[in-house]
Amino acid sequence: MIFIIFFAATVPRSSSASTTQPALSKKEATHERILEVASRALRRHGLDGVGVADVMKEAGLTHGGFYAHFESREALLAEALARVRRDMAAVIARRVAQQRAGQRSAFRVLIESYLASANLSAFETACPVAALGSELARCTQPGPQRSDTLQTAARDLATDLIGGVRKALPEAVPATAAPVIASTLVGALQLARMLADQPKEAEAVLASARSALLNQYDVPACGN
Amino acid sequence: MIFIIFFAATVPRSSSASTTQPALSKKEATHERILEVASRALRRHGLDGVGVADVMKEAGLTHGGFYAHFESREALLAEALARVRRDMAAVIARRVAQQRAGQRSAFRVLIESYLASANLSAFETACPVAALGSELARCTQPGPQRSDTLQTAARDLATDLIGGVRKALPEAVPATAAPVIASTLVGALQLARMLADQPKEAEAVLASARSALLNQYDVPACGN
DNA sequence: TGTACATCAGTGAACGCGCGTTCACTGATGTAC
DNA sequence: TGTACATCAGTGAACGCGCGTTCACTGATGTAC
Repeated sequence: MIFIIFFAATVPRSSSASTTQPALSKKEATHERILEVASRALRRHGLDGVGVADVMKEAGLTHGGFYAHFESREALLAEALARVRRDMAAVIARRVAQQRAGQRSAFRVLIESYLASANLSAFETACPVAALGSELARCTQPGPQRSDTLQTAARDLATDLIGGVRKALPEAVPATAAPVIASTLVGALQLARMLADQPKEAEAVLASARSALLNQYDVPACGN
Repeated sequence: MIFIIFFAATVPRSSSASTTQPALSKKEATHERILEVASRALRRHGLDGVGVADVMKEAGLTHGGFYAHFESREALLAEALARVRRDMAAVIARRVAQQRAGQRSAFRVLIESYLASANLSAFETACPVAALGSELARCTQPGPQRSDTLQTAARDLATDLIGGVRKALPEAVPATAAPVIASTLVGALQLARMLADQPKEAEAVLASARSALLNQYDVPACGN
């Protein structure tokens, strides 16, 4: 918080000007780089798999400087999850908007991209709820892994995913269908990944989910 | 393996005879107790949350004796996952069989028990795929967390869950629907748990999944 | 413009702690004769 | 039946290592005058 206020005042001097975003100070740029690395590590290696030293190394720094950017490892997780959330919302929104380019409905675009075969191994770029679901569910429970910041992150991710699905629903589908559709997406990606050593079975899970969701919700009614 | 062969020869002497199972030697009984504790810890705390010392302590032992029972921590995880798998298969089979007692279909019994509200916090006794899905998915991927034994456990759990659902399907439903139904179950329980601090929302996820699955698959066809 | 000083961003050594693993040892149980 | 010995199941201290965290220090950048 202190950093943000501080740099908000001093930022204008530095200007890479290659984007339309406000220019970042050197420290802010480093902060972003650490977060970027952490948000990828999070999805690839899980909550417990994000190590301070590893993240700093991959960001081209030494571990000692970490605490000038984050109060603790858990603070990093919280910020990284917030970033992951933002990214997920942006991806969903983009896909929903994509419908205009083709003849496919927003719903179909969302389902087909979420359950694309390429996502079987794309932990870093595919849905964070699928990548972290069971861990995020656990940290809402009382116990040693309990954490307010993580619980909030978990709730926000779930809410956003369901909300994103809701916005992509065809008009004829009631909004109450959003949670079950989101559930199917998350579960299908996880089950398919668990079957990674049997590509045919993994593909069958994705295909089963794709066709069931599209048949039931993307065509007028009662069709086959 | 050595232990099993050895005790298979020496078992007969000890006999608690309170069950119909073959009597266990003292060491076998201890081994079982450790596994029982570990299989619960696994679902409650995750793959990374199972500590040798904690498990032994909860089993009433000191940590030093652990390696007389298991070759390593990972061997414990593998055995505990095998036990979890057996338990899950037994629970599903029991619920499918339960249909005879009431007027509810096997399918309805399975769906309603899997998505029961009580399971929101029942990590230890509810579905292990929901409890561990994202972690098990990860350990099938190349990288530091990769492990043959864990990958096998993941694949077997996914296969068993899908197979269990398949056996509970009403006759009119094609077997290809099993994967998508299993996906919905797993995803719904996880999403609902992520919303633990908003009980109404959590309940809405479960309800959405329950009614969608039952409406679509448990009534003859095209009903509402 | 130039000099002296302050602050910044990051370095790298070190600390403490937890955890998986090892091992010498102990009391209890079983076996040989 | 009784004694001596072997083996078993479990104990508890200790080791090594990784990881989160701290901190004194450094070169670079910015500021005051």
